[in-house]
Amino acid sequence: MALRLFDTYTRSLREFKPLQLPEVRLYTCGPTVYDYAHIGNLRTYIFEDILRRVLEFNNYPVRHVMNITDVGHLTSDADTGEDKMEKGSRRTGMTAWQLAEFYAQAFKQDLQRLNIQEPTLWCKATDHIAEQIAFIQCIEANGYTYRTFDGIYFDTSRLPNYGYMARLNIEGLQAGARVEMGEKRNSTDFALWKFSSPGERRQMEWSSPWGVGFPGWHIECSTMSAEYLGTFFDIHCGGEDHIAVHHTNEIAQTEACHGTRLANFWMHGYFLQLDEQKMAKSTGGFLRLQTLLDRGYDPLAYRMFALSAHYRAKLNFTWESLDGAATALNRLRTAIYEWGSPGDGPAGQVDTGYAQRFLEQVNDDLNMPRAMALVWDLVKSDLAPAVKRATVLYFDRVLGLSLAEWKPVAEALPPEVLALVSQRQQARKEKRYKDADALRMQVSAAGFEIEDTPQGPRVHQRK
RNA sequence: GGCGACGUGGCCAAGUGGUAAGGCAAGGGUCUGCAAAACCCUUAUACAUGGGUUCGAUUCCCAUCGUCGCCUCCA
Repeated sequence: MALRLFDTYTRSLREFKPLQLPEVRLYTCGPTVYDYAHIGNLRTYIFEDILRRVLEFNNYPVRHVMNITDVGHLTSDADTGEDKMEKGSRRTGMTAWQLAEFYAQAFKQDLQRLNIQEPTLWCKATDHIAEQIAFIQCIEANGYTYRTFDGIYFDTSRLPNYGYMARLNIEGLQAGARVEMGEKRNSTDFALWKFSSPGERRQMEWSSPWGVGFPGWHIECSTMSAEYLGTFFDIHCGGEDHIAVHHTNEIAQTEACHGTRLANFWMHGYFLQLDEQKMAKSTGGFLRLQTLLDRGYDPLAYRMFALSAHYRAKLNFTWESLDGAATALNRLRTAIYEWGSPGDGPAGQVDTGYAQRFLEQVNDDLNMPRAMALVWDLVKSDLAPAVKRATVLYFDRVLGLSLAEWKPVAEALPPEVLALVSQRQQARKEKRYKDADALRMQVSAAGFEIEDTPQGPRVHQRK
């Protein structure tokens, strides 16, 4: 079963073939670390994680590089825009460098909680300033740059193919007249190097052949991907919002310097929406993974939720649907746990029929909704429990739900709750059911639920 | 203004030129002192609207309405 992936560049499904084994080379655009990631951001990283796992499921070793954008960029294209890192620095009292480190760590913690595999290599923009300068010099030597009062710009009119991937209608963009031009020659031109403003004291600035300043946003990805993966590698990923600007400009830079379109496949994850709206701080809806945890959700319930939609379709977040994912995940975990109980005989073999169908679904442009439907089909099948268990755990290499590790946890209970529970047991034993019910109410008021099982009462914190 | 996407039962969401996966919710049952959990069963005249093409459209085309995204830092 061939692996087929949707390539934004050609706007078509293409069979994936590695350019150069032994490794598949994958670059995924990472976060700008001036604030926490929200669950919309994280949806894209889950998509990329699934992609990587599917590649590995197809027995391709993957060299995966992710950048961390820790250089401050302007909040708008206008010269007056504020720098996000500098702004964040003022907001938090940390230096820009501390700020970057802090949010990078928070980001990595989110990935870990979601079972997202770490990239083979992390790279930071500020660790590659010299390389970025060299890259800009390469573009400059080939005649694609010009200088304005505030920076070195890329002249997009020199590139006949500019904007191909995004299918940009350049004239239409100009008709919009919503772009601050400054001294730019074309509305689509963008900064390669920005000068520090006269008199401004930036925390992050470097000297360059053109003057003191900092690199433009797009250059870091072209530079670092070339550095670690070569100038034409297998797959480059990011969010759908990157198609029109960021990735378009990465391609332009790389074409200007190396003559390649950077990656053989361009793949984009679509947005999570909150009440049919884009999730962004500016519109008020900003849910962090931690927000979900604070509400008592398992982080993997969010991963389960993300698996319910295709990566190339918008996904609408509601608490009701997250509840559904959480319930479904727990049912799946419980089933698998019970299939693995001692006394079920020898470890099962993976069922080849289901394995084949699963491969077909994930290889069909990562159709996780279909793959999950197959999982439920398997769960309800008549196969031996040990076989079901082995098969689902085999699928979990792609799903990443840590199904093998899960087991019911005994929660630590406050002593007073414990006392109430044991009093209730006593009351039940003596058939004083009214008292027992009253005690249940008290426990409930303390935020805990009692479940009576043949092994005795099980108490857990109410979500 | 330009470009693009989407509109499937209460919620989330697949999919196909021959009337539609899956999960959750809901209803009933088993179990339970009562519950919960679990398990079993069941349900719903669900494919935005109006045209067109076709033997036949939810699936193709056009229009309308609605929603959303990108064009500016953005997953």
